[in-house]
Amino acid sequence: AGHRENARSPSTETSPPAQTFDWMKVKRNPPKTGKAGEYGFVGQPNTVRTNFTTKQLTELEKEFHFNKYLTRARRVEIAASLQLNETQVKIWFQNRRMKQKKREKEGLLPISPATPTG
Amino acid sequence: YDRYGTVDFGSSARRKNATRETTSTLKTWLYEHRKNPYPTKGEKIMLAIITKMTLTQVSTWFANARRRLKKENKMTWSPKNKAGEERKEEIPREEDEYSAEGEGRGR
DNA sequence: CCTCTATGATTGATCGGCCC
DNA sequence: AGGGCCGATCAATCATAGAG
Repeated sequence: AGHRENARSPSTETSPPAQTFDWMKVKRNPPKTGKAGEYGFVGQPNTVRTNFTTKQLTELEKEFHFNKYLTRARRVEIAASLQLNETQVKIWFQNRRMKQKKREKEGLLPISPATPTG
Repeated sequence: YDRYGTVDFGSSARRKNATRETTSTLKTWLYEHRKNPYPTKGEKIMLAIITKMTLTQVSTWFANARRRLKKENKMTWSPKNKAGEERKEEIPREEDEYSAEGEGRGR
């Protein structure tokens, strides 16, 4: 389960300082969470990770305890109330669920019972 | 620690660097799969057992390794071993075709 | 003991796949 | 056709273990 990148290019490099593989060239699109009217043009990617404030995180967590999943309406409310994008709220919940799942799993088998390896 | 909110986790959550044995195993795997250093879940589990790390730790290790390697754009760990350190880690030569094209970010 | 670097962990956000 | 979710990963950063 992963990415399957494959780029074929008959280019003629002269002196490669180091081997460069396709996976090293994978670049992601910059975040489009541009806060219009903050520091950048509307539509211009922010290129920077949003830093959620403590208040925003607190509210989001509170909401998360209430529901693990958001409805469209709720999402709109929260986004407006916290001055966030609907997408940001959605993604936050997405990540939150994954985080919880990970925590549960980690808290179940951090202790290696034994190594049945010969 | 809860994100950058002042560390006050007087508990057993402190990060512990991996041992040489551990890093050796992971580095070997990474180098041997340098063409596609993305272990499957099963492989991660295997590595986790071998290195006695958790699955998450293995994933994190690979993510960090790939990222830091990519940043340097190199696939060789200089023998940072201290003077008089074991110098095994024989790099398996395999001068196949390494892709090194110009670019192409049509976007 | 303190300074600086290597490295593990965290997290907002992206990518591809799947479902409805 | 489109939107949301999952799982994996990226990318930037934090915080600390360790080297000197």
